[in-house]
Amino acid sequence: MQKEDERNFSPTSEDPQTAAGEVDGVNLEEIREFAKAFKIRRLSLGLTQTQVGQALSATEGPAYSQSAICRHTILRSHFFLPQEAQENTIASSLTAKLNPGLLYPARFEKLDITPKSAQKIKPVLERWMAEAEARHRAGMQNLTEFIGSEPSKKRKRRTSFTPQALEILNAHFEKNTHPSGQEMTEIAEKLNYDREVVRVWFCNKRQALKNTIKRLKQHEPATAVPLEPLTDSLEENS
Amino acid sequence: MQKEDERNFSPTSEDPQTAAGEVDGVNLEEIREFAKAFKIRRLSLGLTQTQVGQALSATEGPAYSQSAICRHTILRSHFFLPQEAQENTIASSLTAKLNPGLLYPARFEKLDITPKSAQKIKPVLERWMAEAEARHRAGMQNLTEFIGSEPSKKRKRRTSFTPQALEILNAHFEKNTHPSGQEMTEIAEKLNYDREVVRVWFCNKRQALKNTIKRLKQHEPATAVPLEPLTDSLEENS
DNA sequence: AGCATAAATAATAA
DNA sequence: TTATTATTTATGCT
Repeated sequence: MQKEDERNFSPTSEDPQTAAGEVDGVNLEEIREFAKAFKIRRLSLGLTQTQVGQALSATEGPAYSQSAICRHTILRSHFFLPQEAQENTIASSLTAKLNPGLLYPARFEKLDITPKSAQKIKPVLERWMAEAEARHRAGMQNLTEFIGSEPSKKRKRRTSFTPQALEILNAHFEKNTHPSGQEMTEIAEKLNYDREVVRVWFCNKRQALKNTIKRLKQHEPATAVPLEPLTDSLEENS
Repeated sequence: MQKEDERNFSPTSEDPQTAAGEVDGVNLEEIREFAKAFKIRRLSLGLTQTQVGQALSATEGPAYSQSAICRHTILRSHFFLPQEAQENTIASSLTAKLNPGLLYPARFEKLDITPKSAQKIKPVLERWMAEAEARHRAGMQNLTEFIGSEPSKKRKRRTSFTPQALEILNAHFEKNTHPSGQEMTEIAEKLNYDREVVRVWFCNKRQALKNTIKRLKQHEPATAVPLEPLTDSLEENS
């Protein structure tokens, strides 16, 4: 459509909006735009990557796993403008340092998926999404049927731990922030909670601790000594 | 299985698309639509509820926390059609059972926010979002500035090894699948990668080799002898 | 109304 | 393939 204007493409074209480039005859900007739009459309239907992946595997054959979707979507799933996007590309910073002037081509090739491959999968995703949207418009039943698994899984009710349970959990956490599966099972049994609930509790607890530490460090960077050991126990994962 | 008397509800409400209803002079359907659109617009800008909440608190005063956004957005954040939506409303199923014919009014009142309150906050959100979108169009800088906090905290990137690095790594691996910590440090330095990254690479490499061996053994279980030594060296992990 | 935090999702490492 | 971590969303409570 605008092939003839390509002569305008010069290394001085700093405008991020148009600094697209091509690789293997694939318009990277186009792919990027598509990925962005795809994500919005997916979210609008209230679907997860996993759901789309499963549904695609069913209708289009395997090779459309969550990872694959992610890898496509990530081409620019974060909706940043090109300038931002460049800094968040998957490509190794090493390569970027070696080829500071070849941002797009070099970085795209460093993605697990090549632009060529992306180009190939694009119509499949497009077709599928269009179909899904049509189903959605026709009624939720249709979409549900199309997807296979129900897209509206009810969220688990928020568990509320008793003070006693929390006391015990905290005691365990202080001794060990990373209890083994075995330990967690035991704790769960002792407290009569779901093992999964216990596991998540530890995840969130570690997260909370990490945040606390981070905050403390920011406020008094010079006197952070006392917390170091705990920090370490969170980092070292084995 | 509707055995209850539905006289409280409009008898002509066959079409779910228009079965909105009003409460306190507030058009619930309209609120719902707005919430849905708001979420899409928010996502399109790549903003989180938290970010919007913080930004709103700054420009409009407090009381626009993430929780509040959530509670507004959730009015129907999942974009289901009314029929579905009814079944997914936040209201307790208990209430639903008690008043099967009063779906909208009862359920909405069960939300922490009242329709009236929603109506009140709506223009504020609308105004803010319009402004945010305008900023976004004017360039990321503007939006970032408007939001205050940076919407894009960089995430650690997945390391991708260069072919050259891989060649060297593989060479080392062939000589020794279990390099000492010292050796790994040296390799990491030589290649200019994080030591940890190198360590993990060896872990995954051993794993891959193990799988390969396992597969080979399955195919020719009788002649697997030559590989035993390697397997052993993979096992002993200290 | 809003905090604290449980649950869910996406990304990454093991 | 499985675990963990990083982020986001949603909810119980008062």
